[in-house]
Amino acid sequence: MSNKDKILAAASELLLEKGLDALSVRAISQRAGLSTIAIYSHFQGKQGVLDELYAEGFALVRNAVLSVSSMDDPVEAALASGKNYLDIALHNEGHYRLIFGETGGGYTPSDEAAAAAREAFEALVMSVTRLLPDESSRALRQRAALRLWAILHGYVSLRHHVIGTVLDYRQWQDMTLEAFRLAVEQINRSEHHEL
Amino acid sequence: MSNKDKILAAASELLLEKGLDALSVRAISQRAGLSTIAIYSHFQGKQGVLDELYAEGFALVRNAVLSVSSMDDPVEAALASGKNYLDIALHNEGHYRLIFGETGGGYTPSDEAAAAAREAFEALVMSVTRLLPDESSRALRQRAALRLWAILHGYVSLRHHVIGTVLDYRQWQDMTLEAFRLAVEQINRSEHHEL
DNA sequence: ATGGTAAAAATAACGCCGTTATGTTACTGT
DNA sequence: ACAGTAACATAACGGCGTTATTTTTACCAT
Repeated sequence: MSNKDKILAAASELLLEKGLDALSVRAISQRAGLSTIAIYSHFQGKQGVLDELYAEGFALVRNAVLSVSSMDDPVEAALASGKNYLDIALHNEGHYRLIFGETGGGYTPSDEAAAAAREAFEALVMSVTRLLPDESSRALRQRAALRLWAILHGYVSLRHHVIGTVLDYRQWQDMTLEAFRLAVEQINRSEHHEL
Repeated sequence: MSNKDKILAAASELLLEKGLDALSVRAISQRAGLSTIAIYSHFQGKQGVLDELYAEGFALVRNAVLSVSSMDDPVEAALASGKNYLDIALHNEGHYRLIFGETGGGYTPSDEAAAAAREAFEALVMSVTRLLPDESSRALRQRAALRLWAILHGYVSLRHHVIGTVLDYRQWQDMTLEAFRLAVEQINRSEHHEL
């Protein structure tokens, strides 16, 4: 295992165990058994490590969407990927906060990291295509994908917030998937409408 | 104008002009023409100042919802408050990122600040009540309020993200309000269903 | 095997950050 | 006039991301 991989592993573990705020250059390098300078030899500083974790996070999201591509019923497939999405947001809260964090300590993803985000979105657009008639324009599919993503992300984000603590997790999950289902069915029905 | 007010004004301006990352204790106190220690005399450090700005941000949201209470048609009132919400999120991006930021530099709101968040949510629950039949349970109203908030916040949050740059602002606003309208009408129609 | 060279490592420092210990000023009530 | 208190400044502490300098390591041609 190369030192570069050690650093990435240490960073990923820290993110999972102690959250985004614990991700300091010193903490990462200490856990990897190296000095801080290693992060500047193998990556472009902290930014470089965060870029890797960012891409890692969006790969999780992308897989959540793609893993249901074998299902026959488009609506059922969409619901299953919605459930996967919630599971990933729950079990990888650190990654999720990194990729959707509004302030992340001044972090803005690099071009490559942003490309990973767009790939995940593209996977969702492809998935949504199956809910719409074949002749649907790309703009229409994009809007449908954004709508579904906004619903899922909106619920996840509120859940991480003070307001989200009104309900326990199970109730929250049921409510989220129900709202998601309504939107999916609405999209699947609206063959001739704008969204 | 007291020194305490000077500090708050300086912090609010900095948040509006340069964003959350520029909100350092030194920057705030320098703009207020004071030394850093003033922030520890009048507030409980940076946390105290952020708590005030946090409450300020949720007061904006609360007013956005309440300002339409005089309208007659419940559906139209809901749509108007949705539009207000988007306007506020656009014009006060710093405040918005503070109150919904996932990582805010380790900031977690105090109990009083969290109370301001709950007040804003309560205003939304009251507003949603008008869309539902009188005998609706509190749980049902809460779920409807969360659903509408999740939609608005989901779109706003994606807009602040790399993914949101697919569309220009006007298109994005239209799309968001259209999705919001569909949800409002669905809630207004679903008099006997669970949400 | 040996010497030279380049990569990779550590040490120590710089300038930020939030915070605080210490000291100084200005005002209040007696 | 004097004590007490509140508000202020100066200077420092430890932690952060980063980098200049130095040392070690590894490899390759002779």
